[in-house]
Amino acid sequence: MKIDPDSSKDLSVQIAQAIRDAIISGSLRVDERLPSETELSEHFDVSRPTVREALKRLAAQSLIRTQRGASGGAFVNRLTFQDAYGQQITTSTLLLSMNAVSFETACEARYALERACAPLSAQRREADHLATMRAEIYRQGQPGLSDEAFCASDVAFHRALVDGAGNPVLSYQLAGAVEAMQPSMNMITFTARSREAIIALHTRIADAIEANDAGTADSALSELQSYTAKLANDVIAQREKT
Amino acid sequence: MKIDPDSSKDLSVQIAQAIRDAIISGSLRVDERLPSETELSEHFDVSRPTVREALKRLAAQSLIRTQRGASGGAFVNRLTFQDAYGQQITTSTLLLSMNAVSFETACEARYALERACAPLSAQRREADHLATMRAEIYRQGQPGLSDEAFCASDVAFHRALVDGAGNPVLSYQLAGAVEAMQPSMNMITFTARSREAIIALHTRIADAIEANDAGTADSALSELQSYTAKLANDVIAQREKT
DNA sequence: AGACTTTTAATTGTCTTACAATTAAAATTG
DNA sequence: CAATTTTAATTGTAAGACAATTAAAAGTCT
Repeated sequence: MKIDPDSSKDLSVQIAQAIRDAIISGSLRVDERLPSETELSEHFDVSRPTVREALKRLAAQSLIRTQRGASGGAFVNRLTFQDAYGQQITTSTLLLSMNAVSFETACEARYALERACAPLSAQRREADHLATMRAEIYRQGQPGLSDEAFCASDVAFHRALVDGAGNPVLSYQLAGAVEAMQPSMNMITFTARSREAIIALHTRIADAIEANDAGTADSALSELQSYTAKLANDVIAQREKT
Repeated sequence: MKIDPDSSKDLSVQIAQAIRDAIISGSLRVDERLPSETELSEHFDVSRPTVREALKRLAAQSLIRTQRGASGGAFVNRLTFQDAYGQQITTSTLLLSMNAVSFETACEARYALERACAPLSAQRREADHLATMRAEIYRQGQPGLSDEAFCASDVAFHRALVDGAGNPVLSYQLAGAVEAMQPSMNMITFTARSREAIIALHTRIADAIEANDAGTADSALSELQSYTAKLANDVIAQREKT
């Protein structure tokens, strides 16, 4: 584990990269303890604060965790799906908000991915996935529900649909696409009538998933995509008018 | 922008979170300069090294960039698709390698997502996407190509397919799924015969995309998925025998 | 001997101070 | 006015100290 003495990059970047490489290549294994900060600073011939900056970079990516105390130190972290979800969502959300991605583009991506899950979900969904979907549909029909709460429930519904595919890698990939849409979705005002339409489509999707009917689920998702895009367009048109 | 004085978390974590929140909420805009490290340390009432650790955490997520010199400082970074790709790939690769995700699961996820792109790609692909696909197919047929190079070309082919959909959000989401498979794919030894079969399928896909024929592209991808899974299974079976 | 308490040592977290490197802007000079 | 030099602001790095935490070791009491 060495660093390039001729590099123009900051030392803490180089050290972080060296350790990251060691983790990715497997020469540092999960739960293995890294040398102490003092040892690392001697090894790389830098000061302890510099080593610490490097370690913080790695901690920010959930690559290591640190523990204080006698037998403490920095340990290689097992990246959990949960951690990865979180990072995906943060990154996706920022990416969309900072790059002026149109609602249509984000929406298309999201539904394309969801439709990829639907056939698998129709085949493998378990009772609890269906139960969650039904519960969220019920919640969406409650009067007095705020637009934010309606959106949140929408996300939960779609997550259950995706999780029904029983493929954690798919769930992880989709988490970003679905959750990152939420800020854009929150612009939309959901009238009673549009909620009704969405709930009807959700019900059709849930029914299809329950009946192992991939085709119907797909077409319902397709309609939902068009309808959502239309709602967003109306909001945009309304804004431009005023 | 404040931090909780009663929190049990490390100060640098709290400060990073406070700044992150300010960026996500939009109260710090892209390219806006943060206060200097000295000012931040006074504002949060902590030392400069602690502030620096917080800033390094944010830099690791590409949320800020720093510049030395008179009018330097830390600036809110515009998260580019390029940056996001990189993070996605690192995270996905580690996730798969650290969680003993089966080849089958990862493969299923990858092809499910790719098949979601295929119809869009068949509709919108441009000349350069087709050119890249054809070029990679040609490369894959070259004798003396190493297995790693064959895999890399395979990735490039599939990226061109995905990019053909003309949706950067989809491309970003798929980057992780496709590239993270590479380490697993590298286990596979591609014989002359298996390469031939893969190239034939790639050609069928490219032809279908060129002909705007989503259906054929989908079925070819489906076959490719089965074939890839079969190759992997053979490798695993072979290993268990010895 | 065994259970409980205290001490110790290792380690990370934080602070302080200082200096080096870099860079844009201001001041100086020809 | 252009080129050069100086200056000041800012991040990067270093060194050393102390606080907080924690597991293990040592000690103590029953």
